[in-house]
Amino acid sequence: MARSVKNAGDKRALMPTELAVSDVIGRLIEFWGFKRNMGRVWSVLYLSPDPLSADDLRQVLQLSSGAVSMTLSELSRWGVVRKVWIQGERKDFYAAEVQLWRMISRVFNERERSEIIAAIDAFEEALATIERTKKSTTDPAVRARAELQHERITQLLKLAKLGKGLLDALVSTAKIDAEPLVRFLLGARSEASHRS
Amino acid sequence: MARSVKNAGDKRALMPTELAVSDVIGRLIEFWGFKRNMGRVWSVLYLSPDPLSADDLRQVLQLSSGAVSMTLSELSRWGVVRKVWIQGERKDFYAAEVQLWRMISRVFNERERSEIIAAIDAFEEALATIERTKKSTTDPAVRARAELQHERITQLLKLAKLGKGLLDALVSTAKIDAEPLVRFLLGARSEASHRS
DNA sequence: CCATAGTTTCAAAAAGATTTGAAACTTCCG
DNA sequence: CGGAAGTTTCAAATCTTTTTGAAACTATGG
Repeated sequence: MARSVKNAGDKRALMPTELAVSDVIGRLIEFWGFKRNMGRVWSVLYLSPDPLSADDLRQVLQLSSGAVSMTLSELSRWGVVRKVWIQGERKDFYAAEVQLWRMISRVFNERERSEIIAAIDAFEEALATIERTKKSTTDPAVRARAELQHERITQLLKLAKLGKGLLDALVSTAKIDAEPLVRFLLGARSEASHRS
Repeated sequence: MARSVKNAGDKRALMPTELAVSDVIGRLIEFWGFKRNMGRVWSVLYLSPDPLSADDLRQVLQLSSGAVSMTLSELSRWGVVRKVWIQGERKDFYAAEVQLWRMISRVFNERERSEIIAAIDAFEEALATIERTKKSTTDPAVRARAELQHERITQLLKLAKLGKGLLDALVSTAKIDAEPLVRFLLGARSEASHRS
């Protein structure tokens, strides 16, 4: 065998299971706002017993080298894939983050959070503007409209804050243990259906 | 005044606040997988003291009539906008659903849910396939790989089920009262940070 | 029934996102 | 150094989604 020890696997095609899983995850991730290929690449790495090179991924997923490179660097930026050095190999190898919960909470924290904070700011800003209008107008129609909008935007703000609370809870729970959250949620559900 | 009583407002431009809010919501909604215009249209209706016609929306948001019609019918399908009959008017008028929580839980229930169920099915299917492989192979390398993948997919499945539990909880809580959930979440957060 | 106001549809255009492939760059080794 | 192996970049091509606008359709009042 002239082949390097490291290159143990060398299969160039996915098993049907891997294909199915990477497709489902690709779709999920896309739905969820990332590129489909990010999901596919991550899945393949996640299901691989050992790290893969960019070229392995290219072959297995039929992507161009450019796409692989971009996808991997994006995945790295999100911290869901790591570079791995394999001794004696010249290429870079990549492995998936396998701590699913940690991974997700990181993404939540960086992405959803900044969106929601922007929204909260905008709503608060809008409320302030409306209050100024209420004070400075003499026209009762304008005032009435301002009142209604104030009320409605307040609702939006409450909702946004609830969302933020939810994210905070998920993220900080992730650092400890997901179990209590799960138990509560399942509890809440059955309690609700009993009451109805 | 030759103008109809109904047409009380007749302003054709948005106030800066409305503009800001509809833009923020447009972005949020887009990020969240809908069309930006759905968010913008909904926001304008939500902040309007009385129902608006398709044409009002067209002018105020600078959209083509086709776009307004499509957006409104899409919003209706999601149940976040209602048609309102105004007596003596020929046009249709539209109003936003103002029960935010109900609205969101409906969307969650229809959209996220079906995605997650598809994923759960796929994972279960994949596990079954892998089990068959484990039983029928004699090759120890194949078996080892199957074992690893079984383990990993099991993790994915657990996560997906957790997600589903979360959705179920949100949806059923929405039918009753969001408060307990909120309180728990805020509680969970501070507990977590104390423990750390 | 006709004429009119309003709404919906849908093919084509525009905008936007993703992917490609080849060139530029980097690193490592003889 | 010189060059082979590998990686990154980026403008152009492709593919998707969204928007437009005009024509078809519907409902209403005269």
